[in-house]
Amino acid sequence: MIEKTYQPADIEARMSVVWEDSLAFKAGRPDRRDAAPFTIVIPPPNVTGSLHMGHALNNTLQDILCRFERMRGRDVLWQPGTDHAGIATQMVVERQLMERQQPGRREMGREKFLERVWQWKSESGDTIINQLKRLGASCDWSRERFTMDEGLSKAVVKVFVELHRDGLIYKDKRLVNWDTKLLTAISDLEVQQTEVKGNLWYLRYPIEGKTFDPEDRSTFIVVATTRPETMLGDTGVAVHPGDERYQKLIGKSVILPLVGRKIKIVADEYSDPEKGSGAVKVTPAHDFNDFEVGNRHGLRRISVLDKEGCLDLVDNEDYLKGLPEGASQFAEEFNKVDRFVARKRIVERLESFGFVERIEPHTHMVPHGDRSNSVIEPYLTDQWYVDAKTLAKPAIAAVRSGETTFVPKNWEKTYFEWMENIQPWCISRQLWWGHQIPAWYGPDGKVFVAETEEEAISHALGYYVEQEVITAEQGREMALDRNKRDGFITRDEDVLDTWFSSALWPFSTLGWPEDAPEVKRYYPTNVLVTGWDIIFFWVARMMMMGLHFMKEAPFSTVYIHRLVRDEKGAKMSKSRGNVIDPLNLIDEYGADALRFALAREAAHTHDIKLSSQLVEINRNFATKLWNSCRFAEMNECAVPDGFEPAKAKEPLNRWIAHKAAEAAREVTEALEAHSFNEAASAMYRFVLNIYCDWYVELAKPALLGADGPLKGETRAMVAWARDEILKLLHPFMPFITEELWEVTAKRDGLLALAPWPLKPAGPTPEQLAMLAAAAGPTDPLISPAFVMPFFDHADFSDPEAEAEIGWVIDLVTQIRSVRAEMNIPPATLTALVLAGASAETRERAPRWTDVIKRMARLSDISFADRAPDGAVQLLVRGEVAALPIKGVVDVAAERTRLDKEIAKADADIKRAESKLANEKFVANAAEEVVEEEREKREAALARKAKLLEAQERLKQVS
RNA sequence: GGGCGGUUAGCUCAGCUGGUUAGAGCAUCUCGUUUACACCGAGAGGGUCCGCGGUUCGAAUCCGUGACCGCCCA
Repeated sequence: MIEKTYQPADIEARMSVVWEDSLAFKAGRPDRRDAAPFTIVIPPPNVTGSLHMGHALNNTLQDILCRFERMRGRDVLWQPGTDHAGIATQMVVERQLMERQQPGRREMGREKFLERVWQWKSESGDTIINQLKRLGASCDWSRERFTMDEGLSKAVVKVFVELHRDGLIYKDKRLVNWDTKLLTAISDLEVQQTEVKGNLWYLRYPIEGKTFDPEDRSTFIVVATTRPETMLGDTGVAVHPGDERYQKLIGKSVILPLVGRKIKIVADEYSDPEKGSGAVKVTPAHDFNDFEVGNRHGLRRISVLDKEGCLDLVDNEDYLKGLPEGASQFAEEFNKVDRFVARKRIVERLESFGFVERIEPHTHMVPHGDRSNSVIEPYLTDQWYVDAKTLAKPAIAAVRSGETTFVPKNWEKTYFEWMENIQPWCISRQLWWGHQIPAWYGPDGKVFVAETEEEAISHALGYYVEQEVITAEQGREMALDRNKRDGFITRDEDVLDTWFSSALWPFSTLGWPEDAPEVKRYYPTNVLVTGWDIIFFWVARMMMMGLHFMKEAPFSTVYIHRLVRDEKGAKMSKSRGNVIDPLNLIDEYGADALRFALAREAAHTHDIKLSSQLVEINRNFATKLWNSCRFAEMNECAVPDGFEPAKAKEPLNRWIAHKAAEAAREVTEALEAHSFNEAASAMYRFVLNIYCDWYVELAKPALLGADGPLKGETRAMVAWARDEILKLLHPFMPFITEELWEVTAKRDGLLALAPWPLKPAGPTPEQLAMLAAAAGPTDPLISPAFVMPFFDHADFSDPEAEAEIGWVIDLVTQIRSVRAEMNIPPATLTALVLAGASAETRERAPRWTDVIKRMARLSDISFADRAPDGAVQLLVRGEVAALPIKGVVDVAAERTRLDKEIAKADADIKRAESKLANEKFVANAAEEVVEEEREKREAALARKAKLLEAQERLKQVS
């Protein structure tokens, strides 16, 4: 029994349990042993996060594909899991400590702090998994992984060690993006350039050997800068080699104001003569471009800031080197002053000596950390890097060759653009939460990279014995006795960028580096579904790592979807307060409604503007479906054993069979092309506009009528079509369809595992060969459709049924329209006279008398040679249908209506004729297009003739 | 500055490799309780397909150009 009202919450809670208990989503089910695998790895959400609208869209799309392919007989693995999200999670826990006024991370120490993070993970780590389940995600939950679990950590270490061995990971001292708040390096991608209103300061640097005079321009050179405080670290001034103004100065030196350092004027193309004064100060230790300039000219790098972004001058040997007397006094005065305070004070000091020429307001881009939102400092440190340039090559080639394709294809351009200009990837982070870098340092700082500490120590001891730092005897002792080597080597404190471990996700989750059968079976994966915002962060890096370690690209298709925005199109953000919580929508309208809304909006080009109203509309659709199933139930509709829709006799039933097959084809093709919106819209239209509006209505007389073949077949077909709908809708609306599947008939199994209406066109020869090679004993009885070439392209097409039902629909529609137009109240039943009907119509009409009377509010249907006088005359598929409505018809109004119709017919005739009169059209256009045009003309001419006749008769009345 | 996307009904959007009478939902208006469903049904109105030029027998669709909006990278 179907409940009277559709209550998503009840159904969804129950179905989650049913699916869970039945292990329906488990990969490698025995009955699918011989089926082709279909794999998707989930973009792992942050373990301590909670479901937002982006997740809802992303996972809905993945689930649609997984459920679709599962029904098509594939062995589906949707690999779930979560990401440890280094910085984000560490920040959350640190904030929590602060709020609770507990000791901070540094006071706690690394070990204690990490314990604390794990504890937080265990408390809140299930939240998002449970939320994904509420959305209906059909992941194989038994395989859930976490980027920091044992297996994945092993993969991380192995990858690090191997890349290091191959020279693809190395340590380097260069400028990094330094977050002075989080006290860690971050990668280029984690830096957001934000427009900031600042100033351009024009500073006067006195030329060596001349007495500085603010009034005398020959005694100084003007440099423009947005960051005056970094001048303390200047080691050069650059001018453009072609800049005539400065030709004479190239090679000379200036004396750095306040500091007294003598620095050179160099010629470098980096300096833009159009910008500022055309001369720039060069601070290699605090600016990425200056770093390059410095390299080209052998300039010193002097770092004048500390980790927190304060001036670091006292005891700074680099800074103090070569400075005149009195420099230390200045150093002490400014030491440990914050960079922004220092900016102000240094400018003041420069001004007081006349070193500031002028100050211009200047808007420019300033780098900010995407997590801390503090200003990022280019900072000179030792960090670990991945040689991304080398790894990118195969990753570029794989997309070029089509081994991996992006959908939509335009994203490939973005991908290439970035990959071809890729910079070394800084992977070390000065954090605690993450995979600690497997590198150890000996007493002299030499690095030993190894998978374990044991291995590292053995390398180290071997090395130092050879170098005669320790004796062979000492080496042996230390190898045997842990206590003796305590402190001999120390591990690198840093951890890896979170994205380092996510880059391995498509194979690490399958069990790599162990020799797991899943790796062989499910790698490479089929589709990756993700938003465009993480193409660089994640997709590109998975491509690099996958190709390097597995020799195959990790996925054949990358489907990029758009972002979900609020109803006005603004990006959802906490600060804007416009965040829509998907769980609230699920609570109110059901997960199915939310999913269907997202699927229908998931077109390629636009971001999705989501409103609760949108979800409501789709909830209404679900209710409609629900009620249509109740209708079938009330009429005792059921599919008898052995029922074959193709053998239906009744035109109506043949018609719906055809329409259902057509819908199945549309949905299938759309899903194969990842056109989620088309697939969902096709179902929306089929269910509402075909099944509910017409089929069910037209079937009513048969269902309510006397028992017999007509009623029997109709009952069977109503149920059959309903089942087709449930199957086709299942990927989109899994809960309601599974529920209805269960309660509407006795079933062999879950809908989630039921066969898809349209069978795949059979395996390709390659797939057959692959399956044969995979061998293993196969039981033909349990072989899924996939293995047996099975071409099911039957569409039950039946032009006669199409014509007949089409006629009924047109007739009813037109009568309704004219009745509404003429304000005939529904209570007034009118008669219908089919005038001069063809033999076909005379034969057809009696079969539909009941239906037409019901739907068009008629009292009677009769035939006549010609329409009665004073009747409203409609043209239905070329024949006259007259409604004699004495006294009701407003003759003038009817005349106007006919005039309008005639004008329309005239326009059609004219359009067709002008085309046909065009010789070029007839000569160039495709034959069927020309033929179509001829038919249009004929039809319009016939229509006009009938309308003129009708008008003639109307004249006789008046 | 380089690149990408968009501009179609009041609103949100479909419209694919040129040929449709340019569609849908919402909103608006009219009508309605007929054996599923008011979370419903029937009907109606509503368009310079951003502008200009070109290709073509034919352009919302292809090309060029301009305007405006959004995003990414410097």
